[in-house]
Amino acid sequence: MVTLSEENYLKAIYHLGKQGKEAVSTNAIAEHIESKASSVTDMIKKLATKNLANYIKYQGVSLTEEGRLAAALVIRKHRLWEVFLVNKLNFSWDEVHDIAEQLEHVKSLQLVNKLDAFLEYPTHDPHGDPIPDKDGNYSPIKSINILEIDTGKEGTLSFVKDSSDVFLRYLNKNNLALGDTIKVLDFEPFDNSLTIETTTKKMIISKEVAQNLYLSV
Amino acid sequence: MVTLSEENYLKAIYHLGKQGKEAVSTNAIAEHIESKASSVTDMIKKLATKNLANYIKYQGVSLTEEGRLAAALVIRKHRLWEVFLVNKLNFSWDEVHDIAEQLEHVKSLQLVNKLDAFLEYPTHDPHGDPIPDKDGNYSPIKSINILEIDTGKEGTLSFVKDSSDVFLRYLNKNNLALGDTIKVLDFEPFDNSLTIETTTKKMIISKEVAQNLYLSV
DNA sequence: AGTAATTTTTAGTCTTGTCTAAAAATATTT
DNA sequence: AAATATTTTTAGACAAGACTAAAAATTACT
Ligand SMILES: [Mn+2]
Ligand SMILES: [Mn+2]
Ligand SMILES: [Mn+2]
Ligand SMILES: [Mn+2]
Repeated sequence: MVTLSEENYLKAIYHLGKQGKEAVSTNAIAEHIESKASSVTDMIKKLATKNLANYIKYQGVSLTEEGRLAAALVIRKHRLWEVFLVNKLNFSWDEVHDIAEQLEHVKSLQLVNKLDAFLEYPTHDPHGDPIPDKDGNYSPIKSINILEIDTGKEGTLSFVKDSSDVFLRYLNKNNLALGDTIKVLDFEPFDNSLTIETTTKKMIISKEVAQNLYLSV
Repeated sequence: MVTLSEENYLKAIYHLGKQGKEAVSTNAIAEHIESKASSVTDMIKKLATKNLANYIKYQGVSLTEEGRLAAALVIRKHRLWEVFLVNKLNFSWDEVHDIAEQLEHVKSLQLVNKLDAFLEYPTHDPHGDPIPDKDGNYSPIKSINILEIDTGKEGTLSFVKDSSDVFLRYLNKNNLALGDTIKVLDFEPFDNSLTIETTTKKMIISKEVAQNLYLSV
């Protein structure tokens, strides 16, 4: 059995080291889950004895195949629940993360799969993050950062890297949502800001904002 | 903040003493939640200091108004999730309890209320149990046990007292479901069994079964 | 290479929730 | 009313998960 706390560590390792494949430092995990390095050491030892993680003292952790699958399942649940909350319960995309953090720990494979079917097998969550399938796989994101797009070209907003409520609310306020068509009008070298145009308006976005917007072209 | 464990104790006290209004014994709680009396004593002390329970040593526990409301909220969540699982995800009524035991602890008032709306404000869960409203109230059950019904009279199956999977599967096997019209044909004094008739068949049910079937007439 | 800074681990403590065994209180019999 | 049985509480221990402070290992710098 994988406990709630273990699941959170698995997720952290998964996210920090490319799907848990590369070694992650104790400190990085501690920072990510807002705990202390000593707590992390304790837990990764536990994950290692449970064969969920590969751990060599002082050399970081990565996930075993079993650990990777367990982590992907938690992420799958998290993202499916986010879809449910937004599409079925009419939550806004900036309100769902904390609730999904709780729902992702509910244990029932039948539940996940029935939820998946009920939602008609979504491939992405409300923030554009891909939803792993039952085997933990998903097709790599093909969207590119808006700063890589040539002036004059356009694309569809399909993924936001930062899905904190602060950033999402910035997007809400400025009427930017997933699925919007965005054209890059101008790049300003002085501060790396961009002038963009949507179907309804023209606006300037800062470098910080631009770094978090990904379009599919 | 009310922890998961506290919530389970609140529910137990609520269920064992008429909505937590009358005092419940330590042993009764221990048996109900499958733990030990000493653990119960510890927890009810904690509930008392948190003003959720009224506790006098050696004299059992009841719930304060605050405790009663907290318990009702957990039960509300449990039953709403059961409705969701059966009505939306197509689970069978004998499969939902354990999953609802997990979902009932998810903390978000917004979630409960949006779920309630999504389900179109159901008044009863898949086993006929009433769903408390936001204030913890529900109209008393007006259904009566099938053994109280006069021979020749009929009613609609609207509540099953035992909602263990074993019993529910017995009902499944015999094609008895909530909403079915059932007529009482005969009462057998020797073993208290009943001969009943549904729209599709005639059958004999034991006293044990009869005690758990409630009809509205 | 040798010292300093940083990271990681260990050692020991704490909280929550649980348990067993023993003591205390209450309830039931005789 | 005393003796016995049952229930409840207390005392002490344990596991999980987290923390602080100190020690050990690694990395960075001169
Ligand atoms: Mn999220
Ligand atoms: Mn997301
Ligand atoms: Mn139930
Ligand atoms: Mn129920």
